[in-house]
Amino acid sequence: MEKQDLRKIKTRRAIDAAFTKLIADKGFEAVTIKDIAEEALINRGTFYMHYADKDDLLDSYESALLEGLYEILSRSIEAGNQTLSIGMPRRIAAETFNYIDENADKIIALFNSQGGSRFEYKVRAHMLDYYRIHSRKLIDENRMRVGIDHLLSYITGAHMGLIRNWLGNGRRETSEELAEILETLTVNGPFYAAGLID
Amino acid sequence: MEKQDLRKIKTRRAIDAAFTKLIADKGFEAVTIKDIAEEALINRGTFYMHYADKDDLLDSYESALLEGLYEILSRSIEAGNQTLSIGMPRRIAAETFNYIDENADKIIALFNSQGGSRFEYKVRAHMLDYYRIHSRKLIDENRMRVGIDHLLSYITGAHMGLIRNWLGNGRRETSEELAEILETLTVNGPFYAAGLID
DNA sequence: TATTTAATCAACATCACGTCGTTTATTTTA
DNA sequence: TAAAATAAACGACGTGATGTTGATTAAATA
Repeated sequence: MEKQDLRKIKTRRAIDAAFTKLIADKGFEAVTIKDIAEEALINRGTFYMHYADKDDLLDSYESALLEGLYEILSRSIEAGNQTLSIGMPRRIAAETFNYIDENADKIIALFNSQGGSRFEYKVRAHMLDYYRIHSRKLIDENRMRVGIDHLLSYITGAHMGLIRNWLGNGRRETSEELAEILETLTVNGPFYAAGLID
Repeated sequence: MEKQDLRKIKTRRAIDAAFTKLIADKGFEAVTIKDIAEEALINRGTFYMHYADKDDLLDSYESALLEGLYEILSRSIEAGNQTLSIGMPRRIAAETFNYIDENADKIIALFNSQGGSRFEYKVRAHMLDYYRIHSRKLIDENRMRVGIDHLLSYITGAHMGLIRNWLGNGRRETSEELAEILETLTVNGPFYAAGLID
């Protein structure tokens, strides 16, 4: 890691803080560079010394968070043994939820940027990739009752929905509780979880 | 229905066509009023005689499509008997998918407006409302194994994911086939659908 | 302390926005 | 068919955000 000028670090932090606040207030689209500069107490021109534009700034946010997610997944996979133990997905889920919880302010800001968010899209794509790769090891294609794409898009969407709800409701459950809920829904299915079948 | 000036109809159609094309090309956010005017071969000022701004135009799109969805749901519910017949949700799903299929060009344009889309957000909210109301009739709260919010957000996200995937892959399955897939996944659960349990 | 380097400041051209008043063309109605 | 109504075109305007540039000031590093 290279040595960084203190001023650089300071303004970068100021920009980040301002951006997080503003994006939470009025959504990504509505935030202007001028807003950020004013909130961060820097000159507008200074912004352009650090980021090319608004999207570039958002990219840096997203990249950092996605990298964090990647790291958790690879760590979890290395730690667990490679065969499908019933507890493994649940442990991975719990660790992921922990990470989300720790970075909740930024993630919520990104999620809520004017309704649907492009960050959510990227996270979903990330999850989809991950599941696509690892499902090969676990699933026997001949035994599948629906196509792999249908399965993965269903699961991915479901998980995103659960997380979105969790974030939107103040994260009342612990990561472990949420992981258990997710397991019930995914392993036994929504109908079972609803008590409609036994 | 009031008599409409032909000129009014004509330019409205031109705006709509231009908008659909442009939104598919570069996404909602990137489209400017100037773009629309040029594509529609109208004066820029004329646009403002019909819509207040870009969002207003998008709203009109969304409203029309959402109204269509509402109609299907209410029609389906009236037609079927009120008790939970096992075939009813599947029939409703198939009819919904039919509607989506018929309006696919517009819906795809709205879904793909720069990654995550606000239209998707509205559709999800619409689904959530619907499920919340009708789940009360079907589900015995005492028998539930997860909270209602978790269940509904999971299901809603899952359905959206499946539909998104279907739209993104050229709608290879018929509405009936997709409804069957959805049923398998939701009633028996993703693990069963993946062949991991029997 | 001297030298780099970041940040400030002011100014600039560009572009999309939304609005307005006027003129032209088309549709409706009387 | 002529007159009245209305939609669209046209051109111009002020506004506000954008991204850039050059000169100056301030701070950090070696």
